[in-house]
Amino acid sequence: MTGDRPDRARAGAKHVALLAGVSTATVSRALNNPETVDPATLQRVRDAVAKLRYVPHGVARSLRSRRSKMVGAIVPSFDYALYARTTSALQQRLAERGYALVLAEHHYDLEQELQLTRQLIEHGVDAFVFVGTEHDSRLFALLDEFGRPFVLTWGVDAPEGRPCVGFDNRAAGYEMARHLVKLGHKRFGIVSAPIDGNDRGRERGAGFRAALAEAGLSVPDSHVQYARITLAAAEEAMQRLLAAKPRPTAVLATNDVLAVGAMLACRKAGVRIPDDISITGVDNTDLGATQTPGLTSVRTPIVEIGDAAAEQIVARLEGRDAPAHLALPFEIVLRGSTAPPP
Amino acid sequence: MTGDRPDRARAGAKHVALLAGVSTATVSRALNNPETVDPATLQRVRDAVAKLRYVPHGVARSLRSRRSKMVGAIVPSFDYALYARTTSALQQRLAERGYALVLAEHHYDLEQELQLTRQLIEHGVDAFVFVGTEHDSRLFALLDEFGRPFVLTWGVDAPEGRPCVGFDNRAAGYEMARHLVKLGHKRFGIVSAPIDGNDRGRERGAGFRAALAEAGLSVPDSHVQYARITLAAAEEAMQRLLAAKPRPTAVLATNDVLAVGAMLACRKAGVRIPDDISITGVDNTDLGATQTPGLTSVRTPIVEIGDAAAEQIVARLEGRDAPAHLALPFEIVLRGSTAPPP
DNA sequence: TTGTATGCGTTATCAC
DNA sequence: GTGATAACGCATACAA
Repeated sequence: MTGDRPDRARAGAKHVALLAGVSTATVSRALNNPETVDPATLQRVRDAVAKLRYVPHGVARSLRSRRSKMVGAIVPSFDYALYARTTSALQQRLAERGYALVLAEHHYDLEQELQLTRQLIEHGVDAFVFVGTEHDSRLFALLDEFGRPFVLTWGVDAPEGRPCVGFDNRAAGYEMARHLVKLGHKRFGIVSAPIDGNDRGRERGAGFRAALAEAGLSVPDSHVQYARITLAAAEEAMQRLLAAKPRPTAVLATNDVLAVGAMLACRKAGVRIPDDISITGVDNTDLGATQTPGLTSVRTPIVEIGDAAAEQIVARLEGRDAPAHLALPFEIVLRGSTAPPP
Repeated sequence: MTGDRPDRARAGAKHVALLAGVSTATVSRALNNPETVDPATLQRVRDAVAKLRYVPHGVARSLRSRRSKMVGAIVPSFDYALYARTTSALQQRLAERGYALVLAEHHYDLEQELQLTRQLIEHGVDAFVFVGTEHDSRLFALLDEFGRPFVLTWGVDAPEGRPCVGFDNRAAGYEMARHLVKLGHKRFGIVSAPIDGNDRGRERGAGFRAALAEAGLSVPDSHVQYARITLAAAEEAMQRLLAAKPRPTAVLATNDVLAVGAMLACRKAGVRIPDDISITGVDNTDLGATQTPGLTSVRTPIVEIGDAAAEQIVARLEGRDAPAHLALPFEIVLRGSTAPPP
């Protein structure tokens, strides 16, 4: 009999239906709209499901219902733990709601980001979470063509009013500059992540300079050094700043990894922190907090971004309306790496 | 006409076939087995694909071909950057081969691990990568029932000869103990991650004790403190060790986060490292390496595990045979946190 | 080499 | 409240 289930073959709705004495349509309803089926029938179906250890074939469901309950997250990198923690929060919130997270990294290559997005669309993901507000215009065209909702994270005020969840990176840089100016610093340096394809770093640096400009100060180009987001690269960049003359008395790094790399360079060069030079980071990671001295940094809403992104994207997938723009708070965390200039 | 493509509807193989003047079967072949189709037809199909910006419907393909080209990775947590970096490597290697990575975290709850696995099977993933060699027996039953290949990572010698990629955690603990014994230490402490559901930490601790036993030494139960893998919890655990008498002169932490937490406790208590006490970690993270003094640790094959897991799982999915057991090397990295006892 | 026809397992649309 | 049936978009056996 075709309805028979040979051992070792996966049980299907058909087998459940047979065992419960109903049709596959009722099995489907029992699983997806339990309230529309008679309690007694419902129980029979559930018993059959349990007995056969039936697991619905999500792929077939996706084909028919045109939704896969998978969300794609495309992030720059996990080498720096930051995006990993946001993704972690995102994944947990999604799993709670029955969604799976499909993950990809583009390593700061926006062309690759486009390709990965295409690949995930092909795999059937329903919606996307990206990092940053700026992307290849073809990315948005692609998302539009395939009708995939998305959220941009780690920034606010995305171009064209696109949905986003994050905080004001510019304001973070601005506040940090205010702190250093108040301490009395006059000569500044910046260790920045590469800024193409990285609006976070760019905004942080821009806010920093804006605050200095308001105070009648500035950062000469020679005092802005770029480094990939690794300790080694940051260390080299800081060596260049230490060699500059006049040497800056305060250095803003656009994130904690760069800041700690800068601290390493100072240690090796015998430059004392904060006596000779102040250093600041952004993101308030354990890496920075546990240094000697502790790194003054900006506490960014790492986990909250993931939570909120999940909340928003699921709401939109399920037809509920949700605020499409969320600006979360940040705050400066003062530690021993900043002090008045020598 | 039904063959028509109304604007804004996704192009299907049908539309490509129409435009190229072939059947959908040929479109399928052109995409999946180009060598079996006439070069001229192939070109026409490719042109049509490009013109319509056709993206195959992976979900339909999965239903028909019974493989989704998705691999699930179920890891304990991303809070500690370690598994994030392995997962990163895994994802890159998978993406290169056209596979997508579906990610979930179980937060050291093996029951949850089972549920998540079931959820991902329902979503259609073809194969799995897990962390650790020990899991709920129902997990293996589930994988077997649904015929899903898997690889266990971060350990070797998995029970029942199950496929695994990792290194010998016990040997890592053993070598670290040898280092401390050679330095002349006699009184030891352990700050360990909770060991249920965590074979890595357990093996490391066991190897450590085994080496001590060979030297006629031991660790009293009072000198073994457990802590969740956070700086704060480790700090508290270390405070308990510092209060013990006689106080240990050397402490092994089963990973770098715990070790750094222990260092924080020492700093606050005014206990000097390494003069008063030696501390060691495992994993050789930046967090440990950048402390003052630097943390002596074990360089574990973080990235290599991800690379090899991808390699093995894809090979098996594609019917090639691959070595199912891989033991990667590790090495002790000496830094300033270890010295002879006072 | 190419086309025709069927079915993958589920959900949606109808009747009943 | 429930059942029969037709898709969903593609890959594949088989025929040509």
